[in-house]
Amino acid sequence: MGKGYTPETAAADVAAALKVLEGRWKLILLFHLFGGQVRRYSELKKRIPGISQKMLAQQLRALEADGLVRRTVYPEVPPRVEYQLTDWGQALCPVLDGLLSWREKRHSQ
Amino acid sequence: MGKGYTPETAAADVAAALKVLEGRWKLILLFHLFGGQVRRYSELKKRIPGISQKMLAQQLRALEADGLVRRTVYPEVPPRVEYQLTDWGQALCPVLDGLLSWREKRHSQ
DNA sequence: CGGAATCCGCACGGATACTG
DNA sequence: CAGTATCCGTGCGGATTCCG
Repeated sequence: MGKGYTPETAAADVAAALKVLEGRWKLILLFHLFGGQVRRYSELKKRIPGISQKMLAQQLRALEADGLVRRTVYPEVPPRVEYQLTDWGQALCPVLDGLLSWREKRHSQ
Repeated sequence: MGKGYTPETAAADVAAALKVLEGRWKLILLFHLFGGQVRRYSELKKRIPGISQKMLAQQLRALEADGLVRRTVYPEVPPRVEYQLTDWGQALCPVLDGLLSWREKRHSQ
């Protein structure tokens, strides 16, 4: 923790980072895209059981607005839209691994 | 990411780790306790602007139940209760730092 | 001092129907 | 195919009151 941080500002910064992961679907979406995978809307819909069209579109837009996901539209008929992680989105993977390691520590002590 | 992980199980494990941090107050509480600080209930109440007694007690209990916080009751009159992080709770600090570093990366690219 | 109990508003997310 | 629009239920968190 650097200098100049109060508990409130530090907590707010972490909360801002966690905000882009909040909700029931975003982590699932990210894990479907980690590793450079490219997926179509309908592909994600099929692979993620229980997600509604509204939530799929809404959460993908949120991830895109936050800079984790890139959306590519192909002007074809029928329309095709592909989703993939940005470099920054992909950089989240090791951070989440750190979180998993921390979680496993608990059982080992 | 190890083998045997589906996007769903990996996301569920991360979500379980994030669950102990969820809500409006837990991060603030943690940052008030990082570094081995020991705080009384009334002290936390004073230091955290806007938190209600209900939320303070509720979130402290949740953190205690999740093993991040240790609660010590001194049988005195008037009663005194102190809160501090467990080793595992303290171990979360570098993980959150990783999250902050990830966040700062965005502006630098 | 350190809570517990209760009531309540609001935003998140689900279901369904419709569209370029 | 890839969405948008609308309605609605549930649960988180706030305000207030009471208790050992």
